[in-house]
Amino acid sequence: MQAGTADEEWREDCAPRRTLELFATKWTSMILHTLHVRHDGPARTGVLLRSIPGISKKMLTQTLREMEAAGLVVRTVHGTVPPAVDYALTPLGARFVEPVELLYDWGRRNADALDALQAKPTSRR
Amino acid sequence: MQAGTADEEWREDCAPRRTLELFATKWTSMILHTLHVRHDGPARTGVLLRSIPGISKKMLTQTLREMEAAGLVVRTVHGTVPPAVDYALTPLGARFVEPVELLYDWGRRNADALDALQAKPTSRR
DNA sequence: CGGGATCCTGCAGGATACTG
DNA sequence: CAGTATCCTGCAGGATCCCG
Repeated sequence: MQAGTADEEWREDCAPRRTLELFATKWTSMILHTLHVRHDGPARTGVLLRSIPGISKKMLTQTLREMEAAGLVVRTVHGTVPPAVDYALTPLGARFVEPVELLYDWGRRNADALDALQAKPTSRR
Repeated sequence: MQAGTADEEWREDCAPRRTLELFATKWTSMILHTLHVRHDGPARTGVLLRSIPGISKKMLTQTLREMEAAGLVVRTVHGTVPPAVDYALTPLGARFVEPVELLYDWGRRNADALDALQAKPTSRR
C-alpha cells in the first residue's frame, strides 16, 4: 500500500475534517449544547447570552445567523415592539448535538488529563 | 432552578471548554490521529508531512513543538548529519486520541449530515 | 430587547528562503 | 531531511454606538 499520501481517505474535504469545522467557529458548539440542554423549548436571545459566559452579543447573533443559514437552527420572531426572538434546533441541528456532547462528556470525565497538560496550545498568555 | 447564569458549571475554564481548545489549533487533532494510526512506532517528520494533506512544514513543526511542550508527544533525534527525527505519543497524548477518534468516527458515520449543511461556518469563499 | 454597522486588534497560519 | 526566521494576510472576535 505504498501510501505516498495517506492510508485512508484523508483529503482536505473528507468527513473528519469537515466535522472539525464545526468547532472552528468558537461558539457554535456551545450554542448547540445550550439549545439542547434547554430542550424544554426554544431559547430567547437573552437566555443564550446569559447561559454562555464570555460570549459577546455580536458573536452570538453572528454565529446564530450562520447556523440559521446552515440549517442548524430556526429563528422565530414573536413581537415587534419589544422584539422577542427565540431559536430552536432543527432536526439537522439536533444531529450535530451528538458529536458536541460526545466531546463535552469526554472532557468532563477526563478533567484530570486536561489538568495534566503542561501548556495549552491556546489561551496561554 | 432560576439559572441566571447556567444550569451546570459552565465557566470559561470548565472541562468542556478546555477540551475545545484541543481543536482550536487546526492541526493538533490531525497529528494526534496520524501518530495513532501509525502506532507501529514513532513517525518521522516527513511521514507526518505527507500523511496530512494541506499542512505546511512550518505549521507541522510549530504544532509539534507546542504538543511537546504540553506533554502530548516526545521528540527523538537520531542522526545529526542527515537529521532523522521522530515523534511518538506519550501516555498522556494517547489519552487525547480518544476524543479525536470519537469526533472523526462520528463524521465518517454521518457524512450525510455534513452534506446536508447549506453553508459551512468556515471554508466558504 | 434584539440586532445591525463600524472600527480595531491579535493571532493562526501560509509562502519563502536560509542553516546544518 | 529537519528546523528556524521573516514577512504578510485573513479573519475570528471584542468594543462601541445606533436603530426599530
